[in-house]
Amino acid sequence: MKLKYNDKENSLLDAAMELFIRYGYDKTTVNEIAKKAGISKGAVYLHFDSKQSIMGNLLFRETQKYNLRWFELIDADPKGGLMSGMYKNVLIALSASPIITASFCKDTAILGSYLKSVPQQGYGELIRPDFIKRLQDVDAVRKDINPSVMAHIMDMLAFAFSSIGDIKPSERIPKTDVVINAVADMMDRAFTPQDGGNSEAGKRVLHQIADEAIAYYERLTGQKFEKQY
Amino acid sequence: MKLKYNDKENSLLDAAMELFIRYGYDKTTVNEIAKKAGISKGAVYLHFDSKQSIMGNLLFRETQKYNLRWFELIDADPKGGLMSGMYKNVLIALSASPIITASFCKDTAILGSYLKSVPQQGYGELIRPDFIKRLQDVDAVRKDINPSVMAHIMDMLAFAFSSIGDIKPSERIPKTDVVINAVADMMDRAFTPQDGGNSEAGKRVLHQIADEAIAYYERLTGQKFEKQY
DNA sequence: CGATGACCAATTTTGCTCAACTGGTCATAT
DNA sequence: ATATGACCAGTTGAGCAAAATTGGTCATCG
Repeated sequence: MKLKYNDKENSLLDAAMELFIRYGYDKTTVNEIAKKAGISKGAVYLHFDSKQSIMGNLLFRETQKYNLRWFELIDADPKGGLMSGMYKNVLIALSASPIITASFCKDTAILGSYLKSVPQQGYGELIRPDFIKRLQDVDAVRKDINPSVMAHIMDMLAFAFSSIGDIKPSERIPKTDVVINAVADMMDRAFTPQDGGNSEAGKRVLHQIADEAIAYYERLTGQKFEKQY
Repeated sequence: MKLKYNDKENSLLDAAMELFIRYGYDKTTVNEIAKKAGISKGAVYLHFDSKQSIMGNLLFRETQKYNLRWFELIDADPKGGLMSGMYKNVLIALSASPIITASFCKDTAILGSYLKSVPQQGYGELIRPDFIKRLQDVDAVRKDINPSVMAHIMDMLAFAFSSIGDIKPSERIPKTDVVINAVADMMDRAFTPQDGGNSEAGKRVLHQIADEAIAYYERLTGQKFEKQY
């Protein structure tokens, strides 16, 4: 796991992502990834230990991107510090990243045997209860709501948002942005404090947590964090 | 499809339900159903045309039961006429019926090839937009919300409520009744009119719709409706 | 009569082989 | 130092035939 991958690694991960999403992990061969990235199969193993590790690093890199995108969406959103804004942007960032969506939903068609080899990859959780707790502490979220349960409901909504297509024909599903706004609206009514909530304080909490996370990963990887898109 | 099945038919459907839920449609044989119901395979075909028709009639019967259960839960619930009460009881009735849950979620492990033979079985919809519209008309639900989108969000929540176990380990899922109450609470805050909403009027709408539905099915089947549990 | 279970055609499963492919390695080349 | 692709052992999967099972029927029974 790295905070910064070099060009060759990035093009390998790009190629892998495209193929994994299109054909799934199992139907994609290391050779195809190598070819698509314009190098030989042997060279792949100079950068990654195994096929598994390609997927692992891909998910790690894309999670970084996802978090960064989310972070910037929130910063740019006036309601970004409230639960509704946080969550709305979770859904927006999620819809922009099929691989993160697949990982969150444990989509077997895409993740295939990778799921079996790395079983406890994430817990199907997008927003952590302790994060909600900190938002409550600064009046960005109602205090009379159980953070764990709230987090769970959000996981439910995100999961359904991504997977409802499995049970409902697409012509009966409202447009993505309409659904996102309606969900955000519902959250606003249900979770924002009566006085309107302190969005700026919420953003500050997020900044703190982001800084902590960056420090943690810099210590872990021994690399300096740097924005990447 | 019948509104009232005789004893033998009911015990066949009971046996089928137990086996379908335990082993799935494909892994359950007509012979097993017959044996479990205490009759021979040949006799099954005196009551039902085919295996498909067993599942079809089972779903029809269980849908009736589900609707009746839902209806009575709502009648007994002070908030039953509001969106929150309606929906809370949808989730309660749903958790009481694995086969209805499987049908709603298009669970291939249980429905198996039945899904392919009867493709457009339901639309993954539990509450219809026009029902919400009628609730709005009598002030049981806020009027500034799009009924179609609201219905869709409810489908999402019900789907996630039933399927979240696929992506989240059970020890990280709050207790069922806690989740149900939290969802109902959220709906209350988001969808109940400011003045508290007219729950009794909501119930009256439901009664009307129930009467219409009963009349429709009595005309369709030529049978008289009768409560069955 | 309603009910049975032997029976049937059709499908599915099983056990098997063999060729192709796969992830990963490494001697070799650049 | 970096990259290649032939190579290897292990796995997958297409193909096939035999065997078993299936949903559904019907002559027969009580």
